[in-house]
Amino acid sequence: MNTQLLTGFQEWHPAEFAARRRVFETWRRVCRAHAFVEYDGPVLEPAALYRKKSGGELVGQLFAFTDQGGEEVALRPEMTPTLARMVAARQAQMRKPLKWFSIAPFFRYERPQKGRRREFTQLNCDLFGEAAGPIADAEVIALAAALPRAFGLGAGDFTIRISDRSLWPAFLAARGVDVARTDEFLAVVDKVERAPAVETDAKLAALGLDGSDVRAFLAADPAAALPSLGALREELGARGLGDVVRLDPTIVRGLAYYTGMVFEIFGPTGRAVAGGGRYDGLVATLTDGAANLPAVGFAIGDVTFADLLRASPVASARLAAAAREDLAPRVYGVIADETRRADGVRLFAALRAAGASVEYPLGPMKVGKQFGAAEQLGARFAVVIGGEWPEVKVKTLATREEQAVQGMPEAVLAAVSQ
RNA sequence: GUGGCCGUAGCUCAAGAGUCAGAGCGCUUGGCUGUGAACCAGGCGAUCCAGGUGCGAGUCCCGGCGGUCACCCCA
Repeated sequence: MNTQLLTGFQEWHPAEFAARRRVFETWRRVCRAHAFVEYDGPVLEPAALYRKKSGGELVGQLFAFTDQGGEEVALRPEMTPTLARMVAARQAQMRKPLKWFSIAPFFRYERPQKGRRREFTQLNCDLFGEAAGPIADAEVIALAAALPRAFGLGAGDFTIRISDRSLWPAFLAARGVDVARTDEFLAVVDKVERAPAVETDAKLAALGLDGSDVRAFLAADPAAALPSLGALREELGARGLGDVVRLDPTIVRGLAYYTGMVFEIFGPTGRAVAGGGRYDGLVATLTDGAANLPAVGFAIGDVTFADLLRASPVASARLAAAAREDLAPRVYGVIADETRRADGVRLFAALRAAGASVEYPLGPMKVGKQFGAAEQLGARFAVVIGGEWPEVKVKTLATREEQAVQGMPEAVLAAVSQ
């Protein structure tokens, strides 16, 4: 019987968990700063919720099973259908725009690789009820940009590339390409930076297009072809994001439901970390017309975001330091005299009740070992309980400075609060 | 779904087909009965699983499982 960790799943030991929690808390803080509010939904949903939108490969990647009641259920592979249902149910009563976010686990049965596991956590941010326009779109992109920035990343560490779903259909229509072949064409554009030029040209020729014509369009300012992109660029510039955003028509996003602006965040290696865009028709589709709300949003995954942070030595060092601090107790109680243990434990309990993180040995231990333990755990202070009781020593471990303090909770708390 | 590379201790690695599979880090006990480092001595701990070839397999072959990377795809 196999009892090993399942493929694509991960365990989070305390040191790793501390860093991960730090990331999520920062995401949460940034979202709140942008006045987004948090929600969540069920991890398990009717499988039909996901079959509705798309079939084929995506359904094959569902973690799905029949439950004891005969219900076909699936672990959620994405948030959007759940979110659309939630929003549709109460949108009539809610003030628009809705700005919602969630940090939640998702499951997809895929082959794991860099930046991809079978269980992963995503931050989903969506804005509902504001028609397409540069301000709402910029608001969402600004939030996306603020996330890496909150970890000290800036221009050079990441870029946000922006395009619009309507850019290419106009281009194709002007050249007499069959509308039905739009997706085929977009797949070529999506790979234009990675694929060899001859390959690209051959595929374009099959569509009746000239490679140099397409390249010229890519090189030109997209705002000339689509003024709304120029307006969006100005909005983003006004938010101080001019150095991290760039208009780029090669951003097409594979998803059919995007209706306007689309964007992706890229790390320094050219890997997409997150993506999103405007999807004005999706709520109506998913709710069978029960609600019809314009929407713009994005999702960012924990795995890819961690890779992005790792690419920056400064950011990853800072995160590691913060995680270490989260892990360490503030105070290590050194019990130098076992006959005073009861007094010490009472004092430590009072410190804990006041919110201080306090560790102490659970049995007799040599004083030297206790200081070693305090050091190793990363405690900031040692409080030494010994024969001088009710006087105790409070030692700042980093500087090795020691002061005598009365062993009252208030006095000790004051000494360890600096 | 397809393919490359890789599975030895908790981690990083060593061991030409040949004795009893080693080291560093780690954890632990003591040296050290009221002050942390370093040091010293001891202890803990491994060949992913199952077949095959060989006198002999960690090493070669086959299958499985697992990891990783890329392709495909990416809600």
